[in-house]
Amino acid sequence: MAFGVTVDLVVFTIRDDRLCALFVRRGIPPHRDRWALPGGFVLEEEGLLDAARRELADETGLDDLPIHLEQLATYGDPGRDPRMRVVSVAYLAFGPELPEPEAGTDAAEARWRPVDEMAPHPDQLAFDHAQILSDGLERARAKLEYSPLATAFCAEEFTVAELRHVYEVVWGIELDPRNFHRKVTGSPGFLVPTDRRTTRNGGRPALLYRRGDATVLNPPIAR
Amino acid sequence: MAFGVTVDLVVFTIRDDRLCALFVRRGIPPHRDRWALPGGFVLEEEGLLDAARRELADETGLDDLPIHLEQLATYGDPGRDPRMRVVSVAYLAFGPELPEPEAGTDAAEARWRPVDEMAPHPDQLAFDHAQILSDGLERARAKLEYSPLATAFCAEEFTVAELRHVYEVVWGIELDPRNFHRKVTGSPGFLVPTDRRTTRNGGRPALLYRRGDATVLNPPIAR
DNA sequence: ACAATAGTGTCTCTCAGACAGTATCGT
DNA sequence: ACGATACTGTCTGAGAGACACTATTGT
Repeated sequence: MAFGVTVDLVVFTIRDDRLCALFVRRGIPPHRDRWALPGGFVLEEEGLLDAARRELADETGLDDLPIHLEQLATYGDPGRDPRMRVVSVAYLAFGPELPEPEAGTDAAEARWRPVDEMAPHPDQLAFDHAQILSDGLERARAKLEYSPLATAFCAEEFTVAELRHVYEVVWGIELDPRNFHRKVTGSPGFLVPTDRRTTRNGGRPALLYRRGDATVLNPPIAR
Repeated sequence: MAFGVTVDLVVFTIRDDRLCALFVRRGIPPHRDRWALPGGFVLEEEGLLDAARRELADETGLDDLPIHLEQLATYGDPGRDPRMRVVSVAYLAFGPELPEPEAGTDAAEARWRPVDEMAPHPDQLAFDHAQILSDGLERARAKLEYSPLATAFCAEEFTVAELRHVYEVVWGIELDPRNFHRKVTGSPGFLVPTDRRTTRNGGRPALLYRRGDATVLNPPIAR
């Protein structure tokens, strides 16, 4: 009845118009040289969320990232780790375009990889991490609809077009810019307009917004 | 780095027009004589879901219940159990009107209690079980909207009115019987009509339905 | 006959999607 | 001037809510 407890992280970001997740190449057995989700053991006096935060800071090399972290699910099949009985609490993280990660202590290599390159090849991933990735992806896609989660992929201040880009990349579809604009600006508490504009995407200057304090979108953003 | 791992269960059913959950009164310290969610330690070679099923069968005294079980969340704050470091994986269960439970092995008493009696008094519950109950309630209410979960509260065959009653009890509001009827019978894959009718609720005989194979309701049932 | 519940039809209002049209920048 | 993007207005069709109306039972 003594279990090891780990946290594993599905860290999503958007790079070059693609949804990417953070992976490490394992430097030690088991599954040596295969890709895995970043993670590690929970310490004796450490909460689960604290452990997730610590691992995230470790792997990205940055300390105070503007990152949304939430619990995804827990995986504990006997035999999922051949060394011992391990229960893994998976966390889901979202951030704006993040820097290339530093290689961690026991990882040979850490890199952003597009999820549409990894998800179709579950056998390239260590342990049950393909399942965790798949669950994380499904959760992320669903939460875009009814929560302001998409703003977690954006910088502090962002335009409506940048927000729309998040939806388009994560869902893999195109959205009508005009209807999208009406929908998100009309959703109470979703977006707070600033008094600044930007032309960084070309064309007419676009108003910059910040995330509002809404936790749920009503009505949802239809897919 | 050796953790105890338990499963805790939030088991919902509907009794006497009220949403009830299963509680046990603790017969041993800590939190002796307080109410707790049923649960127990995961065994050495046992999967998490298997452990939840086993505990559920234990506590209800029945073996092959028509019960929906899904993982809720995992709770692992240091100090949540004063005896040792314990990580608890909570599961959410739903069943039709279930029999009064047998007292389990190490529980002094097991009973159905209406959640609106328990939720407002978090201090009457052991450990962090008030939080778990609250999370389970929120999840259940949300899932009624967009999943066929409500059918898990009904018997194998049920009427539209019985299904509506589930929504009304869990959400604590009244719904228009006519619009509800149109909505659920028009939701593809939600309900499969049988060729039988019942008058058990009085009035004109109502057609009996079974759950369909839909896993998601589109459009959702509005609250 | 009457009460009670099941189920259908209809109206109205709102909202989502399609898309025309206008505004304001860089080049 | 022209291309590009931002934003607004308008039309239409689908669906939600309100509620009248009909159907079929038990008493």
